[in-house]
Amino acid sequence: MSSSAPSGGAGSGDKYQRILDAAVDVIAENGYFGSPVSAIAARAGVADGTIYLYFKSKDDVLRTAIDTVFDRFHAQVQDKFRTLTDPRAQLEYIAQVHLESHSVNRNMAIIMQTEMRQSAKFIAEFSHHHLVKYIQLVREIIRRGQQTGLFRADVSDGVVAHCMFGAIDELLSSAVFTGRTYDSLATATQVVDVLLNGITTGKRNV
Amino acid sequence: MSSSAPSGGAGSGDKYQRILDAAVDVIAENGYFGSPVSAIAARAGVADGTIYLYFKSKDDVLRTAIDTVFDRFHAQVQDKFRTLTDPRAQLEYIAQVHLESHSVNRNMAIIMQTEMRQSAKFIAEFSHHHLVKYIQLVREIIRRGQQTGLFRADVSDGVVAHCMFGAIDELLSSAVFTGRTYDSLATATQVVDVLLNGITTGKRNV
Amino acid sequence: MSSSAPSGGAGSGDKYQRILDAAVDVIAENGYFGSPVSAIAARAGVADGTIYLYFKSKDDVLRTAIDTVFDRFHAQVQDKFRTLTDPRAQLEYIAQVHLESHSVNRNMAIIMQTEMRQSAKFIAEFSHHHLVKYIQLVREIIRRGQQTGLFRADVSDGVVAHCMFGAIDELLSSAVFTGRTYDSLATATQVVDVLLNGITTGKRNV
Amino acid sequence: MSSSAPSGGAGSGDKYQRILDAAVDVIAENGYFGSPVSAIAARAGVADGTIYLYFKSKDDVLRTAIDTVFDRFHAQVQDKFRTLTDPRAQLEYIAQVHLESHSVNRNMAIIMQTEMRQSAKFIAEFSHHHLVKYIQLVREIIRRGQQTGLFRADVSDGVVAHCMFGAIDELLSSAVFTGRTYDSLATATQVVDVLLNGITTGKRNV
DNA sequence: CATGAATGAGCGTTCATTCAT
DNA sequence: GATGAATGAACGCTCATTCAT
Repeated sequence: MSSSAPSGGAGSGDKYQRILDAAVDVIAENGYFGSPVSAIAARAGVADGTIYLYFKSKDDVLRTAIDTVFDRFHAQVQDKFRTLTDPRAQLEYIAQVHLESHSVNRNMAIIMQTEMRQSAKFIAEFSHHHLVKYIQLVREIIRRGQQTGLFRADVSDGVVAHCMFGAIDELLSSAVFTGRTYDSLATATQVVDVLLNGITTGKRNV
Repeated sequence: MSSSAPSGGAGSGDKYQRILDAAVDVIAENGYFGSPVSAIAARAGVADGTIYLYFKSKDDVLRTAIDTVFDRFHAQVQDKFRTLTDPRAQLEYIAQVHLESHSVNRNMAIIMQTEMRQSAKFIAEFSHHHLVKYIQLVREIIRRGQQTGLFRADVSDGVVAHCMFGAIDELLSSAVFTGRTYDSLATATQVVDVLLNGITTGKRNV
Repeated sequence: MSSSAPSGGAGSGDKYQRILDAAVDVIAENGYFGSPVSAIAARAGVADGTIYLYFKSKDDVLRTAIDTVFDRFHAQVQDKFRTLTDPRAQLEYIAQVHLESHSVNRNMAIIMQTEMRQSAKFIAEFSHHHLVKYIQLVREIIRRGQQTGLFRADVSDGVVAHCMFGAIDELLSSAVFTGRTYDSLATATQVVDVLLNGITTGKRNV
Repeated sequence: MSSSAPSGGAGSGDKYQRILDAAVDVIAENGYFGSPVSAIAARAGVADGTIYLYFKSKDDVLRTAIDTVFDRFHAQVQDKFRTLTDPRAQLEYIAQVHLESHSVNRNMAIIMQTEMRQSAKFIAEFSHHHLVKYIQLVREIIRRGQQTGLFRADVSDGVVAHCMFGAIDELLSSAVFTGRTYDSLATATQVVDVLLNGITTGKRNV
């Protein structure tokens, strides 16, 4: 992790998290460039300078917040996949966790849909890294399904992985910006159903 | 439209478009916040102040550029659909035009993938409007396909529409960020194939 | 020169000089690090940002002010030396011009005695350059005097040059900081007299 | 002295000196304004706050360090002059000690040549006091030499004193800035030779 | 219409100093 | 005494916007 707390003390490490939370909230509301450090500090209830005791720069705060979410996501998935090995079930699990991020922390989800796609150099670079890791994860599942004959081998695993990520992300995005809510498990099931079976009528493999 | 060309004069209406083009190029290169109005003016070959004769603000320039693209897209689609009425063909056409935007104007595509997704506020107030219109378009096609029995009726048209938009947009996005290029017609065919038929092996409706 | 005026207009080029003068005055009074750009701008009667239309940075202002003085000094000396060729007379002329700088612009003289000796990287580098050029000038005069047998050859021209510069500079420095004033021609004559003839009693070459 | 050691305790009075030494080293390296108190504290191996137990302010640390050097210089000279009474020898001794300061503590010499000459205000109030004392010392020697007929009486003792101080200081300064080293005794001899005998050829008093 | 010099609010960041522990 | 986390004022600099020409 690229940031550091001044100490490991009991009641003080508190500020580190408060700053991260404040940053997510303020940035979700006003955008990265519309959020002065002073606003983040105020929301966190600390002085401006205090931010720099815990983070190297304004963008380090945002980066750290996003990194944390992705790290948790990958840890959670890795953990689950130790017992969940069916490719279809794995895809469904990923879809569900991805969609759940909305309810876990709506502001964080907003940031994922907005700031992470900014072209500002520092954001673009590390965002791309996270995305690639996610796509790799899905591609491997697809490939394994293709090898075992579960999935068609005549479509590119890359295209499918991007389709799946894009589909889920767009649903999430729409929910985030309209303020609508949904049942993430049910939606995940639907998305994966469409992905696996298509939308055309006719015989399908349930 | 929120901006106005001062007149239809010969060499002057020219500036309006030059500013828009310059803005797209400069912003695609450096991001909205990394692009001073002076840089856009320089690229357009006009004085800084001139921009304010044609647009209300820096924001207005970008907004107008984006509006224009969506207006063209919808006009183009509407025109085509007068003769192209098969839902599957219509979906394929939309996918293709969407994917083609990359080669039509790469910088504009970059902007769509990045600057259009600024802060939640901006999106809510402006960008989302365009996406909703796009989604509506697809939903109607889906619904018509469902009514004619061509598409399954047991999946939400909204979910399917978002899946399709998301899938295509993500492919486009990936191409934009990696700098890769692709055959938009072939890719469109693949995406729609996945969407229509799914990725599971078994009997399919070609 | 490392700075640029926005235009060559008549009444506007005025600001360039006003900023330089204000900077010299403010910095002489409070030191470079004790002089916010805003103070310089205020003294010059312009907005803070205006400074950056004429100079690249705060230190560019100081650098330019100092460069200008040295450029003038060398031009003046070079001009004079076309007709003044006697080494002793040349040394006396340099001493006099150097000492006169006090009355030409006291604040500039203060800056020479203070800011130019700061170790702050950007100052140190270009200050050293100017000093070296001055010393070279004197060394060459000394060397020529030694070759023609006018000056002793058993003392290093470098040591003598530094002695002369140091002696004059210290007199100037003292006058600047005590606020005392002096007759620069008379003082120059004295210094060069000491340098040429020493202070010991005994036969001297007048 | 404007600062105070908290006590004469064994391991603690130690910190006072460590802070002074650290300050000299760090400031010589990075300049006064490039040296945060935290950097000085780190170099001294104490906490930031500890500095304020021994000194009133950052400024006070530097001032104290400089004061100490001058106090030592005057004590050393005074001591020597009890047995060394010849004006020429005295001048030579002063020149030598002054020039030696380079090798005694190079970083302190750097500070004398740079940070000691801050803003006009600082100089006027603090540094100038030390220079005046030095100049007085030399003036008295010169005056005594003039009274005993050893030195010419037709040049101002003040001018000569400033010349001598300036000459030496400039040589030292040059050595500091170029990083060159020299034999301080030999150089002192040369400087005093020039001062006493001048550089013009002709009969001289050895 | 067009210009571009001028403005000044606003930004990210640093750092001397304080004070609860 | 000693610590170092916390403060917040202050800084250099940028840039969207205006307006006299």
